[in-house]
Amino acid sequence: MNDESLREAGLKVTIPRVKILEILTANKQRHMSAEDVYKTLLTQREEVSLATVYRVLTQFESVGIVMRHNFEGDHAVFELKENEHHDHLVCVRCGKVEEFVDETIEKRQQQIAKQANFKMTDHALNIYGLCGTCQ
Amino acid sequence: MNDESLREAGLKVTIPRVKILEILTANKQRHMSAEDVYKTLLTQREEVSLATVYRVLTQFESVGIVMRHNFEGDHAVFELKENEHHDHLVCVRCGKVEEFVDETIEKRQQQIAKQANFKMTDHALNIYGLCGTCQ
DNA sequence: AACTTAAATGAGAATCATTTGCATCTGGGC
DNA sequence: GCCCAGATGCAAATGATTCTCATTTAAGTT
Ligand SMILES: [Mn+2]
Ligand SMILES: [Mn+2]
Ligand SMILES: [Zn+2]
Ligand SMILES: [Zn+2]
Repeated sequence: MNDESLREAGLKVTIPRVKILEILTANKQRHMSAEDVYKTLLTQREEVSLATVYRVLTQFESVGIVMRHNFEGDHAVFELKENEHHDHLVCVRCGKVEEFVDETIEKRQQQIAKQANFKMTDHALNIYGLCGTCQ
Repeated sequence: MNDESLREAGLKVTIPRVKILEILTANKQRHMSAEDVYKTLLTQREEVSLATVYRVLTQFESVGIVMRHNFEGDHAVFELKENEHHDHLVCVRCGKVEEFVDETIEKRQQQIAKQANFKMTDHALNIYGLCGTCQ
């Protein structure tokens, strides 16, 4: 969540990385696309190129700082990984995303993976539907 | 699974649609990308453009003949929807996909959606990991 | 079987998100 | 301050998917 996490990950502490980390931290409740992060940088008069935003987010993902999601097929969204694991409810109309954790499901997944002889590294459960407002 | 399903869906019975339906039927066990379908058409000397493959697959999806998945962010894959609902185990190394259904999880999902006041229209549970061969 | 027309298709251009090549810049160790 | 691997900006390249538009075709109607 700060310069230290960058050093620990073996990444130089550069302006773009620090700024992007700040933005993600200030938006923990959201799921931001590269474009979202880029626009936020612009409003802060930060001179960071979109290409760098993509590069940094990808690096953050590979060192475990963020998690990438492909809720909709056309663009990825990211969120800080410090939050404990959780799954998502996605409104197919307004795009709203709610998070949840269900122990019963978590356990069953492990059993299913073991049964199929898969060594589970990750999983993603997305429930799509209409949120209260959109129904 | 045949011309009748096209008519029922209100779609004209055209060569491209029939051929694509045949290919999907002959590959029920797989999950095919638009490109996969297109290449298969080529090996059969069928003159169908890639644009049409995309159009047809999208139409098939909207009338419920196929289901679209976004396992990996960069391209979608499709499978006939006649098969009953199921979720997926995806090998992150070789791409192998296994299917499964778990009633416990299905039920919990409904409860979770109801609890969050979402009207669930669909859901996707993907368990990622290493398959037996790849471990 | 020929006539009619809305729907379907092919070919290629256009989009859009994401990636890359390359010249230039900079963080951090000495 | 010096050095250089790693980082960045910019623009061009990619790759999947969509769109435009001229041409063709399925299928209902004489
Ligand atoms: Mn989340
Ligand atoms: Mn499947
Ligand atoms: Zn909504
Ligand atoms: Zn495998």
